Amino acid sequence: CDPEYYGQQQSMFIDFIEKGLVYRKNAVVNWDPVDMTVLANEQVIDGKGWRSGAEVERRELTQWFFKISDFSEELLDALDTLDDWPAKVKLMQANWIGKSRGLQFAFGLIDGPHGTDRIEVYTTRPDTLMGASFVGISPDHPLAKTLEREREDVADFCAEARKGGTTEEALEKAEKLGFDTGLKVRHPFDDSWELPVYIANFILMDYGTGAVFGCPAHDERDFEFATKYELPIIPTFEPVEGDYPEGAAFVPAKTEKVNYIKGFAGEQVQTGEDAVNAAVDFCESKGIGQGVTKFRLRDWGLSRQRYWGCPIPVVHCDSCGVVPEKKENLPIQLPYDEGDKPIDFSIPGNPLDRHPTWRDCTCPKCAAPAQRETDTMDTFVDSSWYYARFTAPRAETPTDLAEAEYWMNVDQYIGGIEHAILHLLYSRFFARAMHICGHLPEKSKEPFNALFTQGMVTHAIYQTREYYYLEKTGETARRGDAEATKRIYLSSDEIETKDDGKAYINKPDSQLHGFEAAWIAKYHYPEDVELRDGKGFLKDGTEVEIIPSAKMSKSKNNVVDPVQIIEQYGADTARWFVLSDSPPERDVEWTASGAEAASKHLARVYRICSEIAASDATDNAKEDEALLRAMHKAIHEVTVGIDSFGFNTSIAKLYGFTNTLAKSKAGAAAKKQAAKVLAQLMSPMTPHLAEECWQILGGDGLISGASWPVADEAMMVDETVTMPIQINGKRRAEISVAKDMPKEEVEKLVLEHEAVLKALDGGQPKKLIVVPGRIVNVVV
RNA sequence: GCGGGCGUGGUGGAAUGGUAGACACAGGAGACUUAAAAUCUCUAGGCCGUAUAGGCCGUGCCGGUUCGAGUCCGGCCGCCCGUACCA
Repeated sequence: CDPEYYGQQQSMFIDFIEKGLVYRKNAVVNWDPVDMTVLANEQVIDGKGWRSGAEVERRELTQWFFKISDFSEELLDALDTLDDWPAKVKLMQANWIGKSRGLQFAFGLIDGPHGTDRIEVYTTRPDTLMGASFVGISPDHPLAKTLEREREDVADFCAEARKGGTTEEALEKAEKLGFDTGLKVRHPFDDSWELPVYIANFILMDYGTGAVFGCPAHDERDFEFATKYELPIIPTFEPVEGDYPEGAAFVPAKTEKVNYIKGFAGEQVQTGEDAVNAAVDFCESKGIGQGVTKFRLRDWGLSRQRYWGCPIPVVHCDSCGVVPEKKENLPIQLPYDEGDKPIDFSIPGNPLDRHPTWRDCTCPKCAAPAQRETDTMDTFVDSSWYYARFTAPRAETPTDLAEAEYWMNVDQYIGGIEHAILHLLYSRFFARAMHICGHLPEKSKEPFNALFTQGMVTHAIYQTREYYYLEKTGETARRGDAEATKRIYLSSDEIETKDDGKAYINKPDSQLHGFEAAWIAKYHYPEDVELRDGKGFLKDGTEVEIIPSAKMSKSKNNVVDPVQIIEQYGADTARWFVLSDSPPERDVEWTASGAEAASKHLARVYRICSEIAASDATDNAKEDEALLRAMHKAIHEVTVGIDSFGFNTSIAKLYGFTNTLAKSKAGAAAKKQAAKVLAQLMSPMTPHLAEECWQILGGDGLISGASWPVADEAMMVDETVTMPIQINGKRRAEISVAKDMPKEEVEKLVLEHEAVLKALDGGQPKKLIVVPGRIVNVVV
């Protein structure tokens, strides 16, 4: 909430308005009637969305949106330039942007209300048009809304369909509900072919045209729907080989060739891809529709009805409408507690909305009394450009172009995989938008040159439950009642947990009897929980539920800090231990066991270095060479590990090299050289210990200033190699040979080997595979 | 539901299609010590076996490709992340 940062963000927001990068529109949101807030992450129970014990509702609000969809194509294409990004992240983003080619066309509507004579649909499978069996429209489709106003049965259905969440997950998992409007459309290929029009809860108004045609034979969801409502299932193609699947939709990959039994364009046998293209061409030539490219990516809704966020710097004026604030009036700051008027978060709703004075202002255009926008920005906005602000944190403008030109781009960005889509896509959009407004150079349109996705650190969650129900507002009160806004907390003795795992209110004389009780979790800090026999207890003896492994989250109170290790063993041990434990891209369950052993190892390194520093052992040519060979191998392996974020394997190699050094009988000079290299290789992980060792070993200056050791290729090549001998793919013996021994000689040696002779039993091998320097496989 | 990922000993994990379990943790045995701490040495996937002889099994499950599969392909199961308002 730094006013300076928010001021610059607000200034950019005004730039964005000017460039058409942000706009206002109505949007359907999830409304939590208890907290009176918009929330998407509701719990899904019985296919409906629930939050705070109340069923969420859909509401339409006017909200601000960033025009990220204008950049769909560019954001998709530019993924190919991100060579140092993980392939999985690029794939996830590409799927999220969701480019599709399809056909947009209209079905003629028979006797539509108020002269509506067509329903525009979009399909990615126009090749299955001959398998159409119904037309489905979204409950938010204009036609549905028209019918809703006039017909009670439609209104009831739409109200039911709009219950539950608006999240993708909730919509997809919800039971597929349909309502036959009684209206009919004509098939574009055949005027006498009529199809029913359904309103269906799984069709999104936001994607395509909000209307689809259903082809149950080749779509799982349509199949389910058609089966439920007894609609025809008409196959349009079948497998080239094998049988048509029974009791299911036939949905082969688009790249697979199938036999079209109701084809109308292209070959009889062709891939789905070719058929789609042929169908689009055919329909265009007949004037039935147009081939169009669509994207799944939706505009980014940034409005939040919360206090903690960057205020959206616009003013609502009765005569001028929505007017951006003047830049000289920025930053628009949040109101703070004033004596007896604290900001009250205990009341549901947005504190800015009910603040007595904060909204009052004058119109920047006509100076008449006006009101501030009370929505604040999504905090994703804050995190979408901080890296750019870091290049000039005190600049009077959002960035200083010369500084940005010098410092950008981010060479190596590190973040959790959970940010693979939203944060990283928003940032990529934001950098482009900033470039358009002159705040970033051209080269920074892709702000992160390389990306590494860390795993998450997980830790058990300790929770107890608090139960509550909603206050009754009448005899028929039920959960989710719009007027029920106050919680009644119930103690655990009023609650009965039944076999179904749910809790019920146990009040025999109450009208609440038998109602399912909702509970909310109360989370406890790990330091407040004592573990005994795998169970957790609070100080007062209350047992807590343990959720074994979950992403660390401030709101779940399961964030732990390595501070205890640092206090007990020091920062070097903490770093060494954490890095050695597991590869950074993998999730890890946080545990401190093993920190003590790490500390002992570091003490051992110090001891070894001290002994070597004090040693005057004479040279021993053979031992010296062996040690130096091990040293060069260690340099190579540790360096490769560090360069590829494989710190755990680098540390494993360092353990091995330390053991070699400790056991070596080499002379003092060679050992000192090896020990100094050991210190250098350890210095990224244990900088303090490394400096100390470097100093006692007589290193020049600081180790951090010394140049990184370089492995000598010649010293890494062994004269002899051990090759395993496999017989039929199973290891049976091994031979030691000179590294450059010709294949023929190896074969000869292998065939003379005792184990091979035994396996051959006087016969000849069927096959003999020699991979030089690696392995031999004898097939008998 | 959809998109992406992961699954290897008691544990964390290692392994360009080429000796599965490197390196550690926890464990077991031993040395030093009056004792303890510290340190050092040895041991260890499972099963059969007196064996540091030999053999069989083994990387979630089923199948395939290959001389050879933890790794590649197909189908399942389980877990994790995301699913647009947690950020």
